[in-house]
Amino acid sequence: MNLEKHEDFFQMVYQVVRLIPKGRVTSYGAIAKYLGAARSSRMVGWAMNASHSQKKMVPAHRVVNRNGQLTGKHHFGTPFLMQELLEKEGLEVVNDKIRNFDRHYWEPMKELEL
DNA sequence: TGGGTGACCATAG
DNA sequence: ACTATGGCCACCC
Repeated sequence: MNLEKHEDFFQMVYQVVRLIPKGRVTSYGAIAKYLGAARSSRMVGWAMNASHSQKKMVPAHRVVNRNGQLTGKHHFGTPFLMQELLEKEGLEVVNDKIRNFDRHYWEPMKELEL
């Protein structure tokens, strides 16, 4: 295995996540697809797991699963921190799920126009 | 070497 | 709406 590659992959993920506008959200799979199908969405989740230790801030709360569900909430400091951050940006979260997910969905493939 | 797991996803029924 | 399954790939026993 190649640690340097892992680190590069992590940084690419963080770079994309930082481009997500305030009040918008995207999914693990969308990021994986944007970075190349070679890496699965599980790898994005793996990268996000380490995102908290980054010096540069990573808006991890703007990444949810494909259904708009806050599957990563337990990896934040407190159980409802992720939800609070999203609500602070004007999103509505009901039952760990973002309301009108498709209206706030931000797809890197499309928005970054590559 | 191999099984279990995971901040996932697409598809099928 | 739900479960089941297979694919994914790195990690940890």
